[in-house]
Amino acid sequence: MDALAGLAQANRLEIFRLLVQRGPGGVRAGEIASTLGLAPATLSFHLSALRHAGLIECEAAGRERIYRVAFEHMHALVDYLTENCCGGADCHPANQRRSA
Amino acid sequence: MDALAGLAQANRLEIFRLLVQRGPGGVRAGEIASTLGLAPATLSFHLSALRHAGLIECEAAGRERIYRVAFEHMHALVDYLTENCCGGADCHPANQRRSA
DNA sequence: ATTATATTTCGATTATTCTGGAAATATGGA
DNA sequence: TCCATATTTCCAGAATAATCGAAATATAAT
Repeated sequence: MDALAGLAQANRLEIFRLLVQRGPGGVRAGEIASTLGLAPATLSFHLSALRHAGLIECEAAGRERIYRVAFEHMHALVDYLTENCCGGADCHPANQRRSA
Repeated sequence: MDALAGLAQANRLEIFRLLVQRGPGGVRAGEIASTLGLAPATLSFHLSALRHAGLIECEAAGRERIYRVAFEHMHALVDYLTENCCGGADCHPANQRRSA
């Protein structure tokens, strides 16, 4: 639920998608701010929300901080949404698409 | 983004998950209200949000209304989250899990 | 037609979240 | 040490969202 709330805000969703697209290398906070045009305090607020939601991780590198997606958690979220779909039985065909 | 905002609220997430678990048969508004203990006006507010987000659909049946998950849209949302992951290249292993 | 049931809309209040300036913290370089 | 840069925390105001009583709407039953 925190994860969904994390992504429910336009700025946070943009941050998250930027990080998803950049992959494991991550992105510096400052670069996120300039890319998305956010004030430092505002960015920090949202990064904090995403971090508490478990959706992103942070690594210190000197005086910079590098943020990246927590990929495992991202997939857990995706699975959560379809959990116990249709009570497990006689499931709608569309829901078979992803079964492992 | 509307879809994520739709699921970002505790009551709405519970509604959605109830509908996911019940599957294509759907659930009457009144039953949702009594199951989750929501006032009629509050439930209606949230159902409306979920409907505008495209996450659920509504079918009239006499004076009752039956809500069900919009399964196609649910899957589109799930795909959206991982779209263009890692810029398409040198993707983190965890993201291969679901590739069709 | 009248009454009962199911649900939505309206409206006002309350609660929560977002925003960004300014100050604080932390690191690096001269 | 002193100054510059990167980021966060603090705080207060602004914006948005949630809640629910009451009224409205729609259908069904008698």
